[in-house]
Amino acid sequence: MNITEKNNQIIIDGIKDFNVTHIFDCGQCFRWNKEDDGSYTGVVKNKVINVEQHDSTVIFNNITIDDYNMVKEYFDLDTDYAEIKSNVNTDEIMAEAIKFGSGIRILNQDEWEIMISFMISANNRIPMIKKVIENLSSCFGDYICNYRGRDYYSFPTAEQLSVVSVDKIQECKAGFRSPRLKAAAERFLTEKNIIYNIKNTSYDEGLAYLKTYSGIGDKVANCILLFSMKQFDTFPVDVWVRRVMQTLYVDKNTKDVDIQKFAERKFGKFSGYAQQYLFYYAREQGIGK
DNA sequence: TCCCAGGTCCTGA
DNA sequence: TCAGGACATGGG
Repeated sequence: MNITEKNNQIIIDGIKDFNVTHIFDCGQCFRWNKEDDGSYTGVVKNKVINVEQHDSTVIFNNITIDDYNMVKEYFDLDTDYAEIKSNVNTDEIMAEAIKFGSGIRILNQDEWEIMISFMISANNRIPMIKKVIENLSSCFGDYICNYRGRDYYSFPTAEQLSVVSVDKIQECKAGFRSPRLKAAAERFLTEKNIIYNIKNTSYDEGLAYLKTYSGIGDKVANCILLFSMKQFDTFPVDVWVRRVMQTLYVDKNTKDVDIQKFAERKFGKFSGYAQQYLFYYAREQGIGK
């Protein structure tokens, strides 16, 4: 991997196991959008970043080399995905799923943003989840800049979200989840140290704590653990994963908890990665639909 | 019109 | 413990 800097961009040559479409369309993040030229633009913390890829060359636009550590952490560049794939590749189905989403990486996203984002995901569709998050950001977050003709805003902080009314949150189309979001914001203010420390605690402890929030059940808690707290031994089961598992691995009426147990026994500490390959494969191929 | 979406919560048995 | 319904919103 060779890293160079030009005017307001970081260029990485010889990158492996990295595909912008796989990364941004596999359902783990909601703030990245495809541009007409095939690149993706998104917001990370208070930066607007554009990512374009030409084979094994990836260009991060609108940031400088000072942000390289942030990019490296966010895009999980220090992790060896070849090793992950060889561990997850346990049968023909997984081989196919890995081939299909070969460039997936699990991003290291912010705990607070992921908590709120996946609370919004409950009984919702991905385009709608993205819309609600953009509404919340433009209404309550900070203006960052205009990039390629579009205005960008940071994800609202817990402070910002805690002081607005439930009605205002509902105006962002969060629906019945609105009071839960406000309550979570208020609670987060006094418990943020606990939340940011979950990545250092056990899976069981983190899961139990997260589920004490109204609006966070098993599925959402596991997504928060996987996508922002480095707990990779979890296998969140949603409608898509349920379908693909019931179609390809287990009996048709297997319950979600049992699907999760089955997968976590099968994939061990790589369960989260396996789940992402399967989710992307199932959703793009419409398996079980 | 009805059904459903990266579910969770509440209720009644 | 556990099935069943409610819940905002919008697209198909």
